[in-house]
This record gives sequence, structure tokens and C-alpha cells, in this order.
Amino acid sequence: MSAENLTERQQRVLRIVVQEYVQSAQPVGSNSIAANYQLGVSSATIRNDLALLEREGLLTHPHTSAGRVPTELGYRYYVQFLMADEELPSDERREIRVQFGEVRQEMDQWLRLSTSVLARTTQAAALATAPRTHISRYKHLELVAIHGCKVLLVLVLQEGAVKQRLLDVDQPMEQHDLSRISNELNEHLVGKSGAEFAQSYALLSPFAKQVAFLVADVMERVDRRSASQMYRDGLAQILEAPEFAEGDNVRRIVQVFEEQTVLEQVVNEYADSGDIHVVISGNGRIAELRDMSLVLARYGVIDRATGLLGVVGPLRMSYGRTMGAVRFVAALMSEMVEDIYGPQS
Amino acid sequence: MSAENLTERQQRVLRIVVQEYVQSAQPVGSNSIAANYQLGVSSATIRNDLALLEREGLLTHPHTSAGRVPTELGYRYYVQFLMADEELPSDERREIRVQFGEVRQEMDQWLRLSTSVLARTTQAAALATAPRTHISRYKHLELVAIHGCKVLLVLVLQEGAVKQRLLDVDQPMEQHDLSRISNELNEHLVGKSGAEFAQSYALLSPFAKQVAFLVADVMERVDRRSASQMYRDGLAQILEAPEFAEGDNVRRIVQVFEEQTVLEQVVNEYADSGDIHVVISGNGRIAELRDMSLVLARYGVIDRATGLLGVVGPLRMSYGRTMGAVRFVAALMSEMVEDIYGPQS
DNA sequence: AGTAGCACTCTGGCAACCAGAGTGCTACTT
DNA sequence: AAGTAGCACTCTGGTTGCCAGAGTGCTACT
Repeated sequence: MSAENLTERQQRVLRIVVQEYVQSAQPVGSNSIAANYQLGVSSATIRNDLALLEREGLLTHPHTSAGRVPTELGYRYYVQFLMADEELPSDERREIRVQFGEVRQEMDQWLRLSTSVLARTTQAAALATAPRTHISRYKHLELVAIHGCKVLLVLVLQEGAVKQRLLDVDQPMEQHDLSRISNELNEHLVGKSGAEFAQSYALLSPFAKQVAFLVADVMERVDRRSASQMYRDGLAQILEAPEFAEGDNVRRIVQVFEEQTVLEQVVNEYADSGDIHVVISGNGRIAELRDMSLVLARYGVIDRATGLLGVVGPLRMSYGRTMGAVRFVAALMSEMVEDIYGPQS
Repeated sequence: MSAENLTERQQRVLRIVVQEYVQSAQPVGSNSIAANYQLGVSSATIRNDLALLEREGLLTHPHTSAGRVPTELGYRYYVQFLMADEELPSDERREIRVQFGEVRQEMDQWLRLSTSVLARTTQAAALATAPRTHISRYKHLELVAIHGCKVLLVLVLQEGAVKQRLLDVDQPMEQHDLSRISNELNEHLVGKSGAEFAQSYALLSPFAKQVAFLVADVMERVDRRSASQMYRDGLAQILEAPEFAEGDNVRRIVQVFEEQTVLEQVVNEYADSGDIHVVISGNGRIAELRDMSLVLARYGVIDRATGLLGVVGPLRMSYGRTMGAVRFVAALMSEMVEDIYGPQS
């Protein structure tokens, strides 16, 4: 796709159509353009431009006597060439910053807040995944006696994630003994990945070694899982969009949003690229995402721990504002994740 | 509501109407009843019975020339007097049991599996809350040095819940020192509620005391929160129900399901009663739940840690099967929670 | 290149119509 | 008294025809 084919005015007309349609959800006709924008030409001229834009595949009309509507290609052209980057207004930014400040200490609230903020400011459905590393590394482990032969294993990974697991041991154990074993493991395994545990097995007591096996297993599971649990919010909002009102669409959207697998696919596809991404109608390749747009950004500390966040909305979305919001929230989250890792070492 | 007004046959007719309508989603008329069931009377007689059931407020018809449909009252009568308790078929039970067996050790999977199983077996939307106690009690704490002045506090509560919190300390601390403090706190605070911490403050070192304040705060927050995070699944499925297809209904359902506040209200209302509950159309008192039925059951160890699970579906739901499924999953969950507490002491 | 004017097309709403389904009632039977 | 046959009545949902309104596309003109 290139910008060369269109005259200045045609580009303006295309921009107007997209913006009007985004706002009103109504096909926009030549008359209303001529009346509401001072293009210095009559509606007939605009009609010619519209016809040309349609021949180029950027616009279409639902039926002969309706106004024009952007095609997927039209939206892509708009996002790539015509759109102005919008920053979130500073008062909104300030308020969001305050909210993030309030949960700074509670890591388990970060994602919830991100999705909630995104959903509210963009009027779309928001999603976020927890930061993950490629290979988990051991940070700290604790064995807690629950009762009798039940022991709770609490594992802290270097990226700050906490995993728990219930163990059955052969015979009742005292918290005292369990702590000794925890200490032993913490001493030898800190900073290691599951694969590197093997180096240390020789140094461990038999029971500690058993636990180490288990920990390695847990860590491997974490790594193998294609994506961590996804937070979501704002589903109800996008169902208000008129284009989703019709029959089967609702179900498709809810399914995409609930099921995770489709989103994971996209998320994985954009796993390692840096900047913000706009996926319009699944970029034609992902059938389930037909008629939806995603705006996604990666956040975190690259090569250390990164996650993905963004929104899902109708094609007819305010891309400028949405991208501004996603970019801003991603930046805030990055700040907070960096905080865990300390100044870049 | 009582059972006395209706003759044997009228009750049978009501049961047939409910069951047919649940299956077909079509209003059921006197002819089809006479044809498909051997009641030994003609359709005219059934018409009389239907008219009577309608006068009693148990049935209604959408318009003059349509068949009958149960009213909310009709469903309630059905559930209370006419319904046969259905147990889940044994092969389904076995398979579910296997699945639960596989995640026995991973507590963080329990709720996810519960909702997933319920959603699949009942074809409705499922929800579950984590087990909670009225007053949290301290079990174990760990302080983990993250880097510089950042410390991660990991708190294990007696009911098995794990909370984490990020701390900023005045000066960098060694893991060694942090462990000493953790041990100090574990020694003095184990089994205590936040309110009871005060007894021990005198025995603690200054820094440990500061941490104890913080822990008390965290525990208080946990207790104050009206309900723990809710797991959900199967939303897409119930949107297939024809009665939800129409306009605003979808949004209302998604909102109820997503927003938590309404569900919390109900959940709290049935917080302390033992058996399974069927809430039909919000029992007339909760407007948001109009045209939906909830089937809820409490699970866990009473007076120790209990949670709630159940499903949300259309009024037109197979109550027998749904109740069987909810009861079964609640029993499994109770087993697993009991396991944490050990044999009733 | 741009414009005025006009014929053409398609939608969405409205009214009229009809077959089908199911009721409610009355008069009759057992 | 309980049940039944028969029939008039009512309401829906689909179909058809119609019309105003909106917007286009084309041709002839500046």
C-alpha cells in the first residue's frame, strides 16, 4: 500500500469519511461532506473523488443509494498515512497516573487496573497479560506446613511471579525442618533456571532434591504455557456498538474475548516487536477477528520480562485516541516493571 | 406458594409445559401435549387445565393464539414441587473426577476447572469464588529481597490464600536479614488474626513490628473485601439461548456477569445458608437479574473457609440437571478444601 | 478540472392481506 | 360433574405493493 495514487484532496476526503463514520456509524454522502467541510468544491466533485476512492478499494457503499463507508483497506490507509497521533489529554493522564500510584505496591492489582483504565478511556474491551520471561529463574522458595502430611510450596520467580503448589509428603514434618530445607534450596538455586538445577543436585539433601525436581517441573510448566493468564475488562461496552448488535456477531466477539486462544495467537504473533500494533480485521488472516480491530502494545523490560496489553474494538474505532491511551498505559506499566528490576544494570 | 390447589393432572400438565418449553424454547399448545403424552384426555380438557394454570399465575401466553409458557412463578413451583432430582450420569461424574484429580496439587487451578466443568456440563455461564474465612489468620510470611530497597512480601493465610506486596525499605537489606525478620514474625504471629497482633508487638524488633503493621493492614483489606475475585466461564454459551438474542438483553447479561457487583449482592445474600439455591429472575427483587436464573451452592468447610459456585442461565434452563451438576462440583471442591484442613478436628 | 442537473436505484417504513396456530366458549355426552 | 367435539375468534409472521427520501452516476456545460 502506498500514498502516491491519491491527490491531496482525495486524501482529505478519505480522512473525512473515516472520521465522520467513526463518529456517527452512518454511511457518509457527498452532500454532507460538501456542507460540513470547506473543501472549496461542490458535492459533484466530491462524488467523483468518492467514486475513485471506491475503485481503489478504500471505500465501499452498502447499497446504491447509501453514502460511503471505509473498507478494511481504507482503515489501514487511514492509520498509516492520514491519522494524527493523539496524546491523551493531560487531565486524563494525570488521573490515571494517580490511580496507578495507589496500587504501586500491590502487583496483583496492576493488570486489573490497566484493563479497567483502558476499557474506560477507550470505550472498548481491554486485555492485558502478566509480564513473562522467556525462561523463568528461581528467586525464592518457601515450604509451609499445612497439617499432617500436607505441605504448601510457595515459589517466587525472579520476575516477581508467585506460584503455589500443594504437596503430600510421606510423613508429617515440622515447620522447623521445612524451613531448613527451604533455606538449603534458596542457597543453591537462586538465579538458576530449571535446566540449570542439575548442577546443584549433588549438593542437596535427598528430600531437598525431590523438592527441586518438583520446582523444576513447575517452572517448566510456566515456561511452556504459551501465555500467562489474561486479564480482561469492558466487554459489555463494545457490545453497544451498532455493528456488533446483529445476530451472530455478539457471540463471536464474546467467544474471541473469552476463549483466549485466538487472542493468544495474535499476542504470540506480535510477541517480540517493540512498538504499538494495529491489527485491523485480523489483517485478513484470522477469520475470528473479522470486523474487529486490535490495538496492542508490549510493555516491560525487554529481554527480562514483558507483557502485552491493548484493546479490542469495532473497526469503526477512534484509532488516534485509542493508540494514545494504549501507549500511555503501556508506558506506565513499563515504569512499574522496571521498578522491580531496578535501574538498568 | 403451596401445592394444594392443583389436581394431579394439572400438576402433570404444568410439568409437561415446563419440560417441553425448556427443551424447545417454543410455547407449547394443548394439541401437542395431547398428541405426545398419554394423559387419557383430549386436548379440550387440557385446554381447560391450561386456562386454570394461567389463572393461578403459573403460565402465560405471549399472545392469544400462541401456546403456553411458564411464568417465573411457574418455574418456582416446578422447582419446588414437580422436579425430580437428577444426578449427573456416572460416566460424566467419573470424567470430572479425573480432571479434578489432575489439578489436586495446583490450588490456583481449582476454581478455573470448576467454572470450566460447570460451563461445559450445564451449557450455562459458570462462576466461582475462592474460599474465604470470616477473619483471616496468619500462617506464614516471607520477605524476599528483590533488589536495592525493594522487598517482596509474600503472605500465606491459614485458608491457603497467598498475598503479595511490594515494599520500599529505607536502606538496602540482605536476604539474610530479611529471613531473620520473617522467622521472627512467623514465630510470634502464626494462627493470629490481624486484631490479635497487638498482643505480640511488644515482643518484636522495630522493623519486624513495622512489617507486622503492614501485614495486619493487608489482612484487614482481605477481610473487608466483600467477595474475593470471581472466576467465570461459559459466557459465550448462554448468549446462544434465543431468549437472550434480543436487543438489550445481551448487554445486560454480559454486564451482570462482568461487573461482579450484582453477583456479589446475590452471593452475599446466600452467604451463610447451607444447601443449593435456585434464584429465579432475581426472586423478583433484583432487577438486573430479570429473566435469568442462578443456581448456587456453597462449598468448603463451614466456619473455616467456604466459597460459592454456581451457574447463571436463562429461566428456561434444565433445573434438574443443572442442580445435579452444581451439587456435584460443590461436593468435589468441598473434598479438596477439607483436604487442606485435614480431618475435622 | 470542476459543476449543475437529472434520471436512476435502493432502502425503510407502512398498509393490506392471508394462512396457520391455538385458544375459549358453548352445547353435548357419559 | 367431568370430559369432549366443534367452531368462531384472535393474533402472528410472512408476503406484497407502494412511496418518500437519500445518494449516486452520468452527461452536458463552464
